[in-house]
Amino acid sequence: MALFRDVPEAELGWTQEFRDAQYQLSARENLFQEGDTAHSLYTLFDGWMILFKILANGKRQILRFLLPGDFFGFQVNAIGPTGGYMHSSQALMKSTLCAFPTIRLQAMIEKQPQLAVRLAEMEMHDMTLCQYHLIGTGCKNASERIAFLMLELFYRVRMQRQEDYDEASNSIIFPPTHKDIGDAVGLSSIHVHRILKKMGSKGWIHCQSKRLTILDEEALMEIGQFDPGMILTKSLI
Amino acid sequence: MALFRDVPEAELGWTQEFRDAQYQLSARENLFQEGDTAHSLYTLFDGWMILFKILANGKRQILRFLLPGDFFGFQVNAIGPTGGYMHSSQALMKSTLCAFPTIRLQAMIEKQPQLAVRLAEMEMHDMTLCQYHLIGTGCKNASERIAFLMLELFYRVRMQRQEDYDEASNSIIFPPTHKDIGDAVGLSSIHVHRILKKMGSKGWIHCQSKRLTILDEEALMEIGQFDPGMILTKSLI
DNA sequence: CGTAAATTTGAGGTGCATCAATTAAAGTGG
DNA sequence: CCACTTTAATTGATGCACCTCAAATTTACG
Repeated sequence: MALFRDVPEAELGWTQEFRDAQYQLSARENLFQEGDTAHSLYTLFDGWMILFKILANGKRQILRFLLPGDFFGFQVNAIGPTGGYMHSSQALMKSTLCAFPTIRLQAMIEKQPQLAVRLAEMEMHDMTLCQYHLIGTGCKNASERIAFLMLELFYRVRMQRQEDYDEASNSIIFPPTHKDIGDAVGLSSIHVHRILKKMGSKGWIHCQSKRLTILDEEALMEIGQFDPGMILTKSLI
Repeated sequence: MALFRDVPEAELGWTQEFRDAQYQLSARENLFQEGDTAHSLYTLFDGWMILFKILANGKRQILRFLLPGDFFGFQVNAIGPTGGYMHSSQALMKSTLCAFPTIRLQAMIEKQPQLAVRLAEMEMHDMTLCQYHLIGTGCKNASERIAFLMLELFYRVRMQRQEDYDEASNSIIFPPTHKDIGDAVGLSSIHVHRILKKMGSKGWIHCQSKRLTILDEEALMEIGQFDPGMILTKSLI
């Protein structure tokens, strides 16, 4: 688990507990719902997930796509005014993840305070992505937002999950639907489809049957105003 | 400085240095620009500031409004792919702030690791706000976004800066222009004006000459889908 | 293999942007 | 404190990017 990268193995002492805390989710199954009390932190081992919030008007905002290796559910950020989670979580495909009780993390932080440094680093990485998404919905048009999102997810998969990346075709597994993409960047699924079609006809991408192929990375980076450097995790100390 | 809340006074040892590191900014003066190398962290003592990013197409996204007591410029989150700041900072009115060298913070974290806990807490608070803004630009219409922003800033001032809040009139100092509001919530200044006029005529708010009066908090909370609890800082341990 | 979900396409509508031009306010220097 | 200059607020007219509705087709999945 990325969070415990620098903690000595002996300090963890969870060899047995480890397997007990593994979960399996099928496609479109929810892990927790907005309002649920937060007892656990999670690391996604396998699959794709989303964190999202449903508004009173029925609209859904996807706050984060989770890829294998990603850490989430951290209490403070995740918890809203009511004391429960401020957002829901759902698997986009069959997924496996590992849970860790929040209360034990708190105890571990007191013993191993450098854990808090890792936590701050990870939180800042997420923050950077969140800001870039805000910039997208605030300032960019449909093509620009979609180009950015596709590249972001493409790079993240390629970086942290090489077995899901096919070098020959420059493609990755890509479970999000048009509706998912739209709810992430603030567009209707219909408009997402029209933009993807346009990008396909221009020979930039090929996005079909849960697979995304990047055909013209240059063009996409240009219009999406994307720089791979911005999704790299930076070190605090 | 909120960051050093729990650090023993003796550990800080900066009584003399303290005043040397104070800055004065006049209205619309920039503190740092996107791309500048990050040497310092800042706490805003007095005034209002914004953190923002200018895109290639000339549009500006305001990422954060800074009020007295707010901490910002923290390296990891602030730093983009190039190694410099990923955003610029500007004073909206005459402001005073205090700078603290990044390198010294890093040294202090190694000695006082609970500083990292505070850092993570503060980062998560900002993250929550950023997510709510993303939800706004992604899912809400003009009135809903503006109602939310006005309430957010109103509550933040009232909570952390009582001398800027006038209880008799239920109003606060409010330096942002229509353009600032628009660049924060993804609208043109012209449309912001039309919405504010509508809200004025409905007797919800009064927003003129750098002062914001909330006349119907209920109505604003309803349409903005705002809950005061969501801007409270939560504790990690 | 049957049913639900996602994609696809067209037509029509609208919320907000853009352009343009006037008035008011705020900042600046003498 | 006042003339001057700049910046912000204000208002109307026009346009378009994207949304919504609707219905057909394809794909996914138990």
